[in-house]
Amino acid sequence: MTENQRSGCPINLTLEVVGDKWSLIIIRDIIFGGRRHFNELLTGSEEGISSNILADRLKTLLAAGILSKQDDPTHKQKAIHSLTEQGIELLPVLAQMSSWGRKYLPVTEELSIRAEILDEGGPKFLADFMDELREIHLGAPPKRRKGPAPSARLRAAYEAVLAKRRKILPR
Amino acid sequence: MTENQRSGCPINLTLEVVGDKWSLIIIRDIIFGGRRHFNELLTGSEEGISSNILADRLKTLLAAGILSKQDDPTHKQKAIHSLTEQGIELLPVLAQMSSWGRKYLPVTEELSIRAEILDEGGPKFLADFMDELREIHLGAPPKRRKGPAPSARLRAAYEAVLAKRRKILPR
DNA sequence: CTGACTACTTGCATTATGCAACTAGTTGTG
DNA sequence: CACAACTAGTTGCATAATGCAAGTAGTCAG
Repeated sequence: MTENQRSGCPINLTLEVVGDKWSLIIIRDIIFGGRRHFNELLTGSEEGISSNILADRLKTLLAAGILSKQDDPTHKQKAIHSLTEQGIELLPVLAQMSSWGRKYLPVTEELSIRAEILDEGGPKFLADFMDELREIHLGAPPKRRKGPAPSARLRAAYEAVLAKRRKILPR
Repeated sequence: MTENQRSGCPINLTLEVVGDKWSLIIIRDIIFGGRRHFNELLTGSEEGISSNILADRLKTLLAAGILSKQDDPTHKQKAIHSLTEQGIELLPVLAQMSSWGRKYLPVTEELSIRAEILDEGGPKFLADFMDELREIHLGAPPKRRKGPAPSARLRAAYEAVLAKRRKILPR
């Protein structure tokens, strides 16, 4: 474990922490998928991370202060992974990547609906979503909200696309 | 060259294109460092990319439509690398990473001054900078601007930090 | 008490990255 | 014209990262 840092540039340092193919996928699944346990992260997403990589990345993200880990009181072997404030503030990065990917890459409809909601909601929606994440992950006091929570809005939009799809392509 | 795509999620697809330790460093150097030639990209930055990786990434970014390449009329062996609109629109992603890195990672002052300007300038500065990049890389007609160009403002701020540093630590 | 589930680890194959040296052609200098 | 320096790479080889399948020790529900 040698201490080799390439430079003190903020973009470079950020890339050294999350600049790989999996770290931000994990953060994405925690933020948008509500996953908190190892197994949920392992089996929940389409990309299919392998268990050794997941274990390694969780360790790295923990060490970097992006995640925290606590025992699940309901099960002695389960651990609950939470975002720290630092982790929650990766949401704008994800949102920008999401927006760019949606615009320029061959995304599928059901998976890009979240990108659409994020785009349309703008900074206000992003801020509301981060507040909700602070409630969920940091135990912050709930804020007054008009209408459904941001996560619920994302989920509802996703379900709507799936429902539409089932009508068009039944079974 | 097998066609293996992990998923149609915009975040995932974006990571498949620029989710490595070098691609965004190259884009950063083109955007903020004004580098256009192979050698400038090779030797210009602190991180020290090696020539085979640089060649490979330029090829990938070209294929992805993020960069374009044209002959340099002044030198038969030089090629000029330009950003496409798609590449220019990676600026908001870089800006978010920059902002996050500046807030949470051990950045150096002279390299984080750009992050500070970007943060303070907000979306307006970003939009202006993207317009300037369109002029430089796409030959877009110049827009009316009050005050110095965004790139000039960034450069000036960087020089100012360097000058201050030289006073404190002479020689 | 058994079978499924928990969060991992281990071993091995494949792929990506990093380093140094090399190359074919080009250009500026004397 | 001769030559050194510069152009954008390539090549070969070592090391590091990733991916896959299988295994593990402890836990829990029926």
